[in-house]
Amino acid sequence: MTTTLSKNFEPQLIEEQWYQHWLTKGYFNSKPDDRPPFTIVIPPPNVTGVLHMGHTLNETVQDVLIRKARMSGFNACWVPGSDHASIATEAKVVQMLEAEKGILKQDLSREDFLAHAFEWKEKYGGIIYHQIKKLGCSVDWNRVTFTMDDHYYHAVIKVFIDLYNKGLVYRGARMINWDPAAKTALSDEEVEYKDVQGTLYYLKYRLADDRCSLVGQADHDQQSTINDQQPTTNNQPPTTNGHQPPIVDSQPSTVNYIIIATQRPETIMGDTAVCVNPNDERYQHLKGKKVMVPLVNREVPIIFDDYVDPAFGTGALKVTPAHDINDYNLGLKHGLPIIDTLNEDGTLSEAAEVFVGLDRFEARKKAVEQLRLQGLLVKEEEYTTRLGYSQRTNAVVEPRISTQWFVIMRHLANKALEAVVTAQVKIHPPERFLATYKYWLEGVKDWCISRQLWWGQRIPAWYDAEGRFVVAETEAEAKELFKSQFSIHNAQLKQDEDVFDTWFSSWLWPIEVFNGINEPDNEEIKYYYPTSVLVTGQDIIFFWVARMIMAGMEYRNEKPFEHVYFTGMVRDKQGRKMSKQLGNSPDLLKLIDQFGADAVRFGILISAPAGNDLLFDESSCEQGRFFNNKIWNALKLVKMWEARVTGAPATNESSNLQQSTSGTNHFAIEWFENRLNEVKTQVEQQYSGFKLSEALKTIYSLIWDDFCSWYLEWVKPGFEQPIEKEVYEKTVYFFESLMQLLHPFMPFVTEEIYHRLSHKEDDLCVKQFAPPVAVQSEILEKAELLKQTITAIRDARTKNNIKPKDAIRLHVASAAPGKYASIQYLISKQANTKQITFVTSPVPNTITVVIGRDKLYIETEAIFDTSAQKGQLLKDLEYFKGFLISVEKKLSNERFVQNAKPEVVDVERTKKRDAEEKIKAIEESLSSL
RNA sequence: GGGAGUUUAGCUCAGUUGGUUCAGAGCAUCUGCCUUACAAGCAGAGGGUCGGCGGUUCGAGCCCGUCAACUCCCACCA
Repeated sequence: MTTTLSKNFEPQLIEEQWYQHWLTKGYFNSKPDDRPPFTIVIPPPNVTGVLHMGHTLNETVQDVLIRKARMSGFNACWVPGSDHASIATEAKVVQMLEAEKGILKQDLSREDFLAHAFEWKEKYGGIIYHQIKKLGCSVDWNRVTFTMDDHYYHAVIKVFIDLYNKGLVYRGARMINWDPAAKTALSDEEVEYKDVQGTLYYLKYRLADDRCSLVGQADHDQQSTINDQQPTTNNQPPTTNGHQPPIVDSQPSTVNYIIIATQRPETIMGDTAVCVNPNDERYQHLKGKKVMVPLVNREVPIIFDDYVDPAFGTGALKVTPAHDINDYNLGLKHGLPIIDTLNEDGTLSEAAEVFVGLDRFEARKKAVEQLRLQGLLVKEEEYTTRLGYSQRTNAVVEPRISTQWFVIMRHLANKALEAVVTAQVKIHPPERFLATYKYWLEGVKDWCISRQLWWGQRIPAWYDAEGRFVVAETEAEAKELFKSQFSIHNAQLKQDEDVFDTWFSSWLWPIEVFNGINEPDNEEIKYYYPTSVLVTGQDIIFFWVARMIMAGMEYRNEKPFEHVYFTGMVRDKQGRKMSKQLGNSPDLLKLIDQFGADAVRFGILISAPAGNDLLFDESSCEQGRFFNNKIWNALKLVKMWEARVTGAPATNESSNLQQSTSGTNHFAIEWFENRLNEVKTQVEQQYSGFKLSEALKTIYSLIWDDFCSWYLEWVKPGFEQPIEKEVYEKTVYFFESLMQLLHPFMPFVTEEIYHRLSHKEDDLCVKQFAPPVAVQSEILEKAELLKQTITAIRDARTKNNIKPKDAIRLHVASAAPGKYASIQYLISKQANTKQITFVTSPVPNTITVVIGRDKLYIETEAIFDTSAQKGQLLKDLEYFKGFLISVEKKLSNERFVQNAKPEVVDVERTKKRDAEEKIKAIEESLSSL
């Protein structure tokens, strides 16, 4: 290959080409075979989404792991796919239909809507896959799975029916989280709580006249109660007309009212009681009394319950069982009626009697206004509260009583808990997440899985006109069940309109991508399951990770993955969450265009400490690009030598360097070989601890500092001088090894350089790592010394402005061979001298520690001119007594551990001649290097 | 209210059982250099009481106590 190399590395020219090459060769495709599997299932991104930096980090981490495994002899299988993301996608499609085609969802039939949704999915679903390719991810494209694929759809239905038959699923009216924007129920996990500034309104509720209470009683009979367990939308007949005359408190001095505090005056129409603490002295006289609900002038009882905190507000609480979980519970306890005053979309319902049709927040304003007019608003107070927001639509969530499907979690949670506690599933990093994981599972509540949407797996429940239902996959089966269960023949059945929560399909992901639900004994699931590692963000630990473990334990009786590796959240430079609104989330494709995929991978990984949030800045991608270029330039250097190689070819591959190789080069090669092996071992450890960013740093430094700055400089021949063949071949070999080490992180540039270094039949992508070689540490130490010497010479030259041709004599204080070298280093450092001393300085300041049978001797070669110097040295030695004890501990010499304190026996004055002899010896040993 | 985490150079972070390598790395800054692979580079420099205080120890960035600041998760106080 004699083409001239471009000045700088140009990733755009090669990335596409290599990715195609790898695909053509089928390197990423996996089938069960004799090798051990290494499996990763991608956390499926939303089908119509785009990859943000969080995905980029996750996919890069996964690709590094999978490529490493592929190069280490595993049958690496990375399954790609996407999630139908029920609520998010449906919201997008609804929005698109309205904006682009002027179609409203309610004007469409279910089938037509789904047709539009699939069309949308076809149109935008490919973007993500394109991005994954651009990033260089080595996924098996034959295995793309979508959570609404036929087999997947079927699996979800099958699991639901199975859970139902096991009694782990039920249908019932409960208080759930309602998203008024999407008009669907949500699970607890889909609600995000935020602190917001609200207002606490203090309102007067007038006491009802005793004589009126009978009237109130009559009203109650018309209202449903909680015990009916029915959805209660719009079934309250209006009791009184909505127009109220203003009530003037004519006797402020006498207590004919009770003041309650509320943040939600618009819900008072749903009040069915006022509650106070039974021990609250202030309200003892109210036992058995009733109050009038303002605005609607309805009579409700005063109830007494410990739940109320007398210290909060006025110690009196209005009870609105339909719109607050606490009130709901109170209502249950006291048998209160429920008046649901809200519609699905968050407007006020007929049951509210007033403000009907107004949005809840508008109604609040109106209510406050009215109450103020009527003199019932006592005061307003700023108040910080937590409001629940829908994760997907960001609408304020309404607690609402509604009939939904639920999964009973306790049984599943126990198994999932055990899987992690017994470390069948290993979490990285563990400390942080183990506690939250356990806590959540221990307190987990039933999971609301039905959604009032169309995009998703439709719930296979079938109802007859009487409201009886069965659970079955097909209508025919359902009819059979009606026959057997209710003895009804040819029932007219209607299928449930709702679909499942997205996570009710995602939780099967590691199983169903291998078709393991439908065919539990197929070859693939048996081979690939459990998967090796799951890489995901810590934000979906409950949504997804915990539930996958549940499903895995329930349906395979086996954990779904060996390891879970949690990546942190990607934030911008200022530490803000990446978001569209802020516009601080970079476009992945633009980044890749700008820096190249390798550089982007480098950039995101280098700044990603395990499990911690990372602050992403484009400058780290730039650093990656510089790195690419550095490697490219090293390639240019080595290619320049190619034509100048001299000497006979090596007799065989494994032969060591021939005699002809000069001493320095020989040493450099020996050193780098050891350094390479050292780093390989180190990186291996970092991989197993999932410390990828550290591993990358290690390799980065090996390439830049050790290879480019030291090794290449050492073996570099003079300008246009020949290079020894052995040196050249070794250099190419090192370069290739480095590319192999780096390949999982930066696949494109490494593959390119691998092929440019010499003609290859194979590809780096699948080149297997050689088994590790033991490191000869003494060579590394020797090299350190040499490097220090060279640095010292360089320093001396710079500082003293000495030209290269001028001779300079140096003395390097000898590090005594073996284990005491470092002790010497420390002591000399503390004594405020440098290890490297010029001959011109009077004496070498080295101290030797000799460990005798049961004593420590400390020797020095220093010659003292004054007693002050000696005193200083003695002081230093004293300082190190304790230190020496621990050295002994490290050498596991128990004698000294027990006897604790060694003594400085003597500090001898050595002969100057001896010192000079030592210097000579050192200089000789150096020149022989 | 409960729990967890973080705090080391201007920024982002390493720092294994306390003791060699303990005050580090990479960016950023500054100063020299277009030296023959590389200015997307090279050679240097400055910069930190390791959040505060106290304790244990011969010795603390590391262990203990305490305080402070920040972050996250969980929880039904209107």
